[in-house]
Amino acid sequence: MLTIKQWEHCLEEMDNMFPDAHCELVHSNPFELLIATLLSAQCTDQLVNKVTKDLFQKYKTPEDYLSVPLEELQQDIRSIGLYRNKAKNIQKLCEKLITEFNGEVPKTREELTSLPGVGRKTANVVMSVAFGIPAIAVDTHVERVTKRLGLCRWKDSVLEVEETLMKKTPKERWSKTHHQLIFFGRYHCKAQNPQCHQCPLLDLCREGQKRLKKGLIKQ
DNA sequence: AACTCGGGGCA
DNA sequence: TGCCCAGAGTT
Repeated sequence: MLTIKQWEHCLEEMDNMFPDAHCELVHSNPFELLIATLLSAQCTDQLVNKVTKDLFQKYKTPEDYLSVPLEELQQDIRSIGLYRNKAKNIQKLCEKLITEFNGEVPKTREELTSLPGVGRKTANVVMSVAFGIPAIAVDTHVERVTKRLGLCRWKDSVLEVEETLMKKTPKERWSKTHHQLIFFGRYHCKAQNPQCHQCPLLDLCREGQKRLKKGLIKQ
């Protein structure tokens, strides 16, 4: 298992590789961040950005999303996978925002996850990015990277990964850490064809060393 | 813990 | 063509 010192070294190296990773997810308000994060389930960020560009021109408030028929909203996000459920969830979510939260995006995890389509990952992203509340969102990238490096065990649950990250990472870096791991996982420590050659973390990476012994890492 | 939703991107 | 992708809800 990685020591805290080694883990801090990992974060520094990732920061060097993707210095502006944390600037990527900037949204003008919590509501847009919530919608964008909800749309991002099981599809790439580039695709979401393509859709939200027009979407946020047309829909500004929860009321706007409820002012059109479900079919119209579904068509507006049709190029994203799972669009039927996502559109349905967005309208149900907007209705709940209006009736129970005065049209505002709530700030606690319990309230956020009570919204349709919002799970722990989405809630953590909104809390940390929109409101500056320390939280670490664990998605497939974060899970894969932390397990490959050896910070977490392969059998760990998503919640256990999150707990380990919170324990080993300085609190003031929590929200930044999420985006560092996302970028590192998305562009370098990829699910397929990880760039283990030319990886600054190869020496201390559990999976990397295993691959090295097996001769799987090409020059 | 496994299954399902799903169009677009990429090999 | 076939496979995978910034997850969440249901069983």
